[in-house]
Amino acid sequence: MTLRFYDSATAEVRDFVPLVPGQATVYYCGATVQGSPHVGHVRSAIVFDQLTRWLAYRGYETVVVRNVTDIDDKILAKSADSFEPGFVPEGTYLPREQWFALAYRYEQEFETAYETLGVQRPTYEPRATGHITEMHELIARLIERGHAYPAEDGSGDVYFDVRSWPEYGSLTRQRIDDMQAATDADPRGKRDPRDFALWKGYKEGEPETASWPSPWGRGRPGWHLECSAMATKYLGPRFDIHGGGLDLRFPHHENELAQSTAAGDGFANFWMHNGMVTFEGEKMSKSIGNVVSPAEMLELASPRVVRYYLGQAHYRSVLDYRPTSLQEAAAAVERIDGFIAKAGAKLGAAAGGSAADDGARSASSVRVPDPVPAAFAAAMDDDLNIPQALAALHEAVRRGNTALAEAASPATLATVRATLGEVLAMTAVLGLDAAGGGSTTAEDDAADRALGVLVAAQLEARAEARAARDWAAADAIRDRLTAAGITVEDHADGATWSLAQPQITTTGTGA
RNA sequence: GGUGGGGUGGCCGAGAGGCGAGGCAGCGGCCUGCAAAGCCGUAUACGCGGGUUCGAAUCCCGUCCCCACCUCCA
Repeated sequence: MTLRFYDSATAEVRDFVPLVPGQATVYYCGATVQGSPHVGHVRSAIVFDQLTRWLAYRGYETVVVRNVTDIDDKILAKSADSFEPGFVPEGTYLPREQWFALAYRYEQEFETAYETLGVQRPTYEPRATGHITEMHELIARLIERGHAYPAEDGSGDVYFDVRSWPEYGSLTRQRIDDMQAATDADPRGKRDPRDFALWKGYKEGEPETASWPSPWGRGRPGWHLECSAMATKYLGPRFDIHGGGLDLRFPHHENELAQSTAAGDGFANFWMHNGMVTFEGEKMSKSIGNVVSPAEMLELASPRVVRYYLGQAHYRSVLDYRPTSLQEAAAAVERIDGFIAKAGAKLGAAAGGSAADDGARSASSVRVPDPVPAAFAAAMDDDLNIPQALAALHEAVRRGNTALAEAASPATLATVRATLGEVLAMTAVLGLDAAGGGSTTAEDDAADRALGVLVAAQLEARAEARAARDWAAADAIRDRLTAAGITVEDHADGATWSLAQPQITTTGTGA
């Protein structure tokens, strides 16, 4: 089966045919770093991370570019606010913070969130402020072709002329005349209220650091332009996939498409948009104040669980967050991890290893990429049908558990080994393995070893008590371990233990 | 007003003309000294009203409701 994706521009699922055989070039919109990330931003990154991983699994040499828009009206406004005499810091904002410092600080917050949740780093992550020259070149081309003009009011702004481009609106299939006029539309020097700024002339009072010389006077870039300039610089005038959140479709992506194609570039072959994250049915957004930050979710569940939760729905669906969401995700992840741990222990024991943990470790460090099951692959090929792919994953876990329950024989061990390989391959493609960073310190390792020895001693004592049919003593030991957050499971060939997942009890939004 | 996306069993969430995806929760059973975990089994599900068809959650007509975008937004 061939890879197929839903293309927002044509509103249909189409076969993915890369422009260059064997290669895939992807640009997806990252953050405008004007504040802390919320889980909606991270969902988007996870979606395109899944796409990237799948393209790579399918053998494409992928080049992924994700922008950082580090200058815009809001960044400047937030910074300006912070210097006001009566400024009271709100949320994560700080007093007296220069715009570039603010942008950089939030950029790093985004990076941390991406890193923790296992979003692979893009091939390159360009910043808008580093591409002013490229933007100037693009503006010049547009003016030359009659699709942009310097403002007629002497403001130093340069606008894109939407009426000069008959295809304007094609991405969202809207006609200019049907568009509702913005309530705060400031006509200024525009020929049409829908014309948008490519370049914004410097205004008195703005920081000089936020302005650059240009053929049209000092100023700064308008929103939209940076993506066109950077996508074409790093991926070429024509590339395979452009992605981003559904709310970026208009005006951001529409404007990108207009300015790039009007300048003569082919631009994106596919447009892919991920659905929004809602909070109990309402779109999560800063203006409503119902945002949940990655940090808040990570207080409630492990990175692996958060990654699973944010990545479990079909990417085009709305993902609704409610208090029980993470609990359900945690149960599913525990089921998967339970199998991985038990299968690893079984194989480790069969291979002559002693500690169950060693088995699990060696199993998870298997680096030879096993193939994923056909059903999983077919689901992913079909417009990244993650929910169906997860069904294949759970089906494999069940198969593996069944084999684990059978008496150890070469045949069942082979089944366990094969199934474990499949499960690990699937979790790797889903990016679950990467979540959490996995950076343990030597101190952690020492603590792990110490804990292992102590628990092993307890389990040994319990085994003796059980052998003597002293159930009270055996249960007392188990109760003590349970109280310490250690779950004990008995099996035919002995007991195993694991650290219980932290209980998810909080239900607040933290908005 | 324009443009899109939806309404699926207690919950989440796929599917898109014909074996009731999958997960969570529940119930029954197996396993267990008891548990836990696991396995097996278990549901007159497809907003409403018509129609097409041998057969519709899936197609057609009508109708109600929800959401997103058209302003900054992942």
